[in-house]
Amino acid sequence: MQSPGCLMAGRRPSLWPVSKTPPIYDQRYPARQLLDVIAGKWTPIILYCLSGGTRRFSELQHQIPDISKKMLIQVLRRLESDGIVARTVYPVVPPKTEYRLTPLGRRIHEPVAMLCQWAVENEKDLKTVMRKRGVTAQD
Amino acid sequence: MQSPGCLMAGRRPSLWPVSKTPPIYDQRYPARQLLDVIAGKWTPIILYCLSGGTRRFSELQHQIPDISKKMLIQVLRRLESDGIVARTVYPVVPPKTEYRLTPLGRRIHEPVAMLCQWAVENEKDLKTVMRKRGVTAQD
DNA sequence: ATTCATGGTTACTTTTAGGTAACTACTATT
DNA sequence: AATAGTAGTTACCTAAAAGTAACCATGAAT
Repeated sequence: MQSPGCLMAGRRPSLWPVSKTPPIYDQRYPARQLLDVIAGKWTPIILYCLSGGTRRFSELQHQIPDISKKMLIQVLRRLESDGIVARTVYPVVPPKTEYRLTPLGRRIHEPVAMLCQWAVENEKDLKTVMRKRGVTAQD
Repeated sequence: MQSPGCLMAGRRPSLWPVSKTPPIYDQRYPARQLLDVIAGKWTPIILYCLSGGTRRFSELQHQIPDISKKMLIQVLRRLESDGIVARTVYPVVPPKTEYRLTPLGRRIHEPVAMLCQWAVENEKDLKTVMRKRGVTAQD
């Protein structure tokens, strides 16, 4: 997989890396855009949880115990404004809010799932890298 | 693709998200490890360039014109210490240094290539997201 | 004598991501 | 009367990532 189209926008598939003045590296590169959307510390795990179906705020909090309220809501709000997550508020008391993936969200979850699958299948390679970084995966 | 094994280490494939005390979100999740390695702003494009073969420092600089020397060398050094990139210095003057992917680096490039492929095939979905973010991909 | 290209290094600043803790409002339960 | 659970908000702080600009040594070409 080596075609120049991979990292760059489809508009100039033959200009780079061949061109003498390659296009500027910016947010037009699809792979960069994708990573900008999914690469946050909590984003993949939240997408993963929601890929299992609709979840209440507190359910997500319990499934991801290390996340703070602030980060959970911050990521959810960003995903919502990205059109990836839909939020439904039930006007009851105590409050009840549900989050679920939109159709677009389900598409965005695809590459996350691919990444997960590759990562599990190639855990040894990842462990090699982590070991070189001094991340001891004891326990 | 919904098995709990995807985001978490293979050791506890059935404990989460079923368990009442799910494992702590940390660097043991393979997908997280993978993203920690490939998700930097410049890392994917550098891996992509090197996937095309051995490159001199200046070649990389010209292929990625927006990157600063500092960032290029910083990422290359990190990839080198991760065992993903190999560096060969020729003791000539002017200096000549070559960078290439190691076998491990070629493996790590696989998911990057997958991401790239998905991103190009689903550019419309990505554009939808970027538009909602106000990133106008004019030109 | 000066400039260019090579492959860097260094110090400093800005920007972004992420984390902590306290606070809100409402109701039910003890 | 105090506490817990719900879904948040707010102000503040730290750490990491990224960017800027100047500097270095060398030798060849001008």
